[in-house]
Amino acid sequence: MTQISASSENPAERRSKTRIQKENETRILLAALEVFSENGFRGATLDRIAATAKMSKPNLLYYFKNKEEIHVALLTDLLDVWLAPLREISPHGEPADEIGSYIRRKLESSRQFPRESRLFANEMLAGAPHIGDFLQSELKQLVDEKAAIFQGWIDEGRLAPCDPRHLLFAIWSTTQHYADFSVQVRHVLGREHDVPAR
Amino acid sequence: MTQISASSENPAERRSKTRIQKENETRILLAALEVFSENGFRGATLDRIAATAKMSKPNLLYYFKNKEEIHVALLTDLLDVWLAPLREISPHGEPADEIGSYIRRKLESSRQFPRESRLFANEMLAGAPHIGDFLQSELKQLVDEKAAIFQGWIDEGRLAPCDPRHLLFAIWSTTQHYADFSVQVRHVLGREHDVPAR
DNA sequence: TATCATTTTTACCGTTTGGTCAAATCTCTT
DNA sequence: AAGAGATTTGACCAAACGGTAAAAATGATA
Repeated sequence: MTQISASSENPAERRSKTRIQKENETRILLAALEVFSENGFRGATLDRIAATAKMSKPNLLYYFKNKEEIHVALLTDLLDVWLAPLREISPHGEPADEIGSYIRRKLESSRQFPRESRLFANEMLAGAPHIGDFLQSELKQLVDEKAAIFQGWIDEGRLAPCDPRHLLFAIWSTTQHYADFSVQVRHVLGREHDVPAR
Repeated sequence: MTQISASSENPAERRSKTRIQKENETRILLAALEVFSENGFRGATLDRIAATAKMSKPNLLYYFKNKEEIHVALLTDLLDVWLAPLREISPHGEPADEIGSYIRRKLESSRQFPRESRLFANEMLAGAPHIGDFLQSELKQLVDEKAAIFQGWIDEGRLAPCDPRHLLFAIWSTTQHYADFSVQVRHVLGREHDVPAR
């Protein structure tokens, strides 16, 4: 009797992934990131994702059971990356250092993952239909925690009084702006003010 | 001989608009703003716009010849509103006053027109296919002009040294954030930190 | 190299989408 | 109240869409 390698379901649910499976899943997710980040969930089509991944549509649907599953997979991957810089803020450092390096981490993250940033922005604009729960629970909790750190610093007179939450909003918006509105940034700056690639 | 009232073309091209025409066009644009701002151009459908406007689809297409024409009409209306606050910055005022009241105007504009802000954001995320030219010409020119004012103040020692263009980016992003990411803001703040409506 | 599981393709299907057309209805003016 | 023009509707169309089924091709393994 041969060993049953899976529950005969979706390949994603098989015990261990084959080489081809791993390759194709990353190819699909990369293509999907490209398409979803530009047009949002509703504006993206499986045909375009498949074409971008250089794969037939049925083949694509062999790896992900539908459009939503691809989108959720992308968002799930994204959220960890997205919050990593914030998680690192420590109550034990110097306020200026902690906040300064947080801003630098966040900016670097936007520079490195502009499509992920746009994917997130698209989800926000659409009203966060897929990650509303995450925002209300996990993100809120993390923000509450870090806001308390900021407030502690303010109470100790080590940080200028401000609303910690709105400070975070300001950091998020300015850093993400360069990814989300990169077209505008490029057009407005023009050739003269090009930022050299690093 | 009866007077020819138009070139028998699109009703929009008739010499003067009827009462019904004016009413329906605004109804359509309002509905389209709702739908486009949430889902972007590709994600929006004429059926949803028509339904939101409580109008049949063929009726809607009697007033606008296709989906793109509605979108362009919205963007055109938007751009004037969008730039108005920036245009008002004067080289003759005090730097702190000028910049301070500019920020206040921009913030008020985002508060008053959140859907317009999201419409614009969606167009940016999609790569500005419909207003790329505008960004490169009109907006760039306006920014160049105002950046020169800021630079003048810096040279006179009346404004802390900074890159004027990136200062504008920071103002744009922080003010628009509250409209574009309002879901996130609401969820993160939660009931406890609700901003009272004014 | 034969076998079996995995992967890919071909041919579809029902629905949604952007858009057209001609007929029917309504509105305004005379 | 009639006529002309403006508006609305219903019936329709081709293409795009998300997704399925089954056969064909490929890959791994013994």
